[in-house]
Amino acid sequence: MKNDRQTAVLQIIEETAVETQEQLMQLLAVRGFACTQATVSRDIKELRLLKVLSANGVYKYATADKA
Amino acid sequence: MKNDRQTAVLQIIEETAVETQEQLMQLLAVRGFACTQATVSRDIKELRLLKVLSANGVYKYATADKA
DNA sequence: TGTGAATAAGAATTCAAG
DNA sequence: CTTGAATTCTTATTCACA
Repeated sequence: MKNDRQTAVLQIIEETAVETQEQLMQLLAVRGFACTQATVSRDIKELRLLKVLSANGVYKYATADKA
Repeated sequence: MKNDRQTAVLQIIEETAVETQEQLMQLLAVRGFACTQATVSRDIKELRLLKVLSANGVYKYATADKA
């Protein structure tokens, strides 16, 4: 279900420095939410996630309030 | 000069809803800062700008504090 | 160090279709 | 309304060079 997957997305980016949607897709698969990059892109849009430059100079996804 | 151009970038995204680096490149050109997309990408990285989902559902660049 | 040209890499959207 | 496959679009990076 979409809602569960999006909740998982939020948990994942909290725990892990996710650099790409590909990576996020794989981490979702591990948790049992197999989907494609297109879906990840849509989830990110709906969740209004941002790709921010982290402290070590690498891009990673984050919630707006944490950016 | 890089600094002037980056200052212009900040002004531009303040005034205009810039959706892509291509668009930003063109707006910079108008102000006399001709450069390529590669340079715009680097400026955005250095300025730590974010591509956020605006109120009307369109992506646009913004500063971290405004996101 | 800063940049452009070209390319690779990444992400958004289109186009069915369930 | 949600998704995947394919595509298009966008952006980051590489590589050469001033």
